[in-house]
Amino acid sequence: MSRATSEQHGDVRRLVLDAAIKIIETTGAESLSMREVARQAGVSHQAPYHYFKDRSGIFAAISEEGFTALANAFKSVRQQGTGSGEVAAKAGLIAYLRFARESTGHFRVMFRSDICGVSTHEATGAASEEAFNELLEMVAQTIGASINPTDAMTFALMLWSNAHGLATLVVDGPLARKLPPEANLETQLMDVINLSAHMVALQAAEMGLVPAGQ
Amino acid sequence: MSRATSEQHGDVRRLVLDAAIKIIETTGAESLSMREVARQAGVSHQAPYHYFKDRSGIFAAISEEGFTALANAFKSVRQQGTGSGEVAAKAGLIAYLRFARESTGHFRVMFRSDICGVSTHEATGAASEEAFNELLEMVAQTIGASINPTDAMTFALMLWSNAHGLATLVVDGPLARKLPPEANLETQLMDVINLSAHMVALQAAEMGLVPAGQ
DNA sequence: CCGTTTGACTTGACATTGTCAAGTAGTACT
DNA sequence: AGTACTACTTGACAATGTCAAGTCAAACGG
Repeated sequence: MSRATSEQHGDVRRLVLDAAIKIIETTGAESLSMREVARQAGVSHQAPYHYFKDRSGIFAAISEEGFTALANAFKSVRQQGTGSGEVAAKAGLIAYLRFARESTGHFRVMFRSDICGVSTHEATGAASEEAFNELLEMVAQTIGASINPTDAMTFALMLWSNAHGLATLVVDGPLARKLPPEANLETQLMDVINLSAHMVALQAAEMGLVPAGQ
Repeated sequence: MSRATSEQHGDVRRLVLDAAIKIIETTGAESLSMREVARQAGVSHQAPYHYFKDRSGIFAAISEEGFTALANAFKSVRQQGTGSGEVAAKAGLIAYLRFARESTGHFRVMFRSDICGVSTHEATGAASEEAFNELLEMVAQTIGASINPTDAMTFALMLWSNAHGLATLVVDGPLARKLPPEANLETQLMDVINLSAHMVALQAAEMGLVPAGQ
C-alpha cells in the first residue's frame, strides 16, 4: 500500500501546513502553537516534528511557499506585461498587494526573519532569492530595457519598498484604521497605486527609459 | 519616603520596558517572555503585571512610546523643513528610516496589530493617530500647501508606504541580504531615498503644487 | 519466509511559559 | 491604632516546545 502511504505522507504535511496558515491568517503568527496546529490537523502533538524540525521549520516552509508564489506572480506580470511603464508598474503593485491580501498567512511570515530564519533554512533563502530576481527582471523588462544594473537595482528596491509598505499597512491594519469612515478603502488603495505608478513613469521618462516592448 | 517610592515605581516600569525593548531588538518580539523580562529587570516574575495588564500590555506601551517618538520626528522635519518638496520628502524618508533603525525595538512592535492590539489599548491608538496626523501635516506643509485633502491623503499614504516598506525591508533583513556584496548598503539606501524624493517632486510639480514656504 | 530496517507516526516526560490567586511589607491617611 | 493602598513576592496551574522512547505496518535482503 505504498501509494496510500505516500498520499498519507503528503496529506499530513499539507494538513499541518494548511492548519498553520489558517491560524496565522486569523490570529497571527504569534499565537501559532505546535500543539494547536497538530490538533487542527487531527494528528498527535508530535506528528508535525516528523516533517518540520521545529516551530520555525513550519514558518520557513510557509515562507518558502510564499516566495515561490510571489515569484510566479511577478513572472505573470512580466510575461503578459506589454504597454507603458506606468501600466507595468501598476500591474506589479497590484499583483504584490493582491498576493499579500489573498495569502496573508504566507505574507505575514515571509519577512519575519526572527521566526523563520531565512539564513538557516536554505530552501527558503533560495525561494526568496528567486522572487527578488524576478522583480529585477520585471523592472528591467517593463520599466526600461536600456536601464543600467545600478539604476535597475535602485528602481527595484524603490518599487519593492512601495509595494511592501502598502501591503504591510493594509494587511496589518493601521491603514484601514486611519482612513476617514467615508473613504472607500479599495478606492483609496487604487489612488495610491495609481499615484505611485504615475510617478514611476514620470521618473522613467525623465531618465529616457523605454520598456522592452517599445 | 514617598519620593524614593515613586522613583522606585518609575524605575521598575522603565526597567521592565527597557529590558523588553532590548530583547525585541536582539531576538525579536516573538521570543519576548514575561519571565525573561522580569529576570533581566531584576524583579520577581510577577512584578511586570503590576504595571502591565499582560504580555500584550508591554507591547502596547512600547508601541505607544514609538508612535509618540515618530510623531515628534515628523514634527521636527516639518518645523525645520523649508525648501523644495524634494528636500522635504527626502528629510521625511530619512527621518522614518532613522527612527526604524535606531528604535528597532519599538518599530518591530508598532505595526503588529496581532500582538499589541491598538484597538484595545486606547493610549496606543491615540499616539498612532497623532503620528498619522503629523504625517498629513508634514505632507500638506512641505509638499503642497494648496493640495486638497483627498490628494493630501493619497500622497501621505504613498509616502508612508514608501518609507515603511524601505524601513521594514532594512530592519527585518531581506534587503541587506539581497544586495550584491560589493554594494554599500548606506549608499544604496540613499540612492533609493533620493529616487523616491525626486519622483515625489516631479509628481508635485506636474500637479502644480508648491510648498508652504514658497 | 523470516529478520531487520525504515517511515510515519504516538505516548510519555520535562522544563518553561503566561497568568490567576493569595500573601506581605511598607507608606499614607484618619 | 487601625484601615486602605501601593508595590511588590511566592505559589500554583494549565498549556506549550521539544527531547526520548515506543509502536506498528510496509519494504527489503537473504
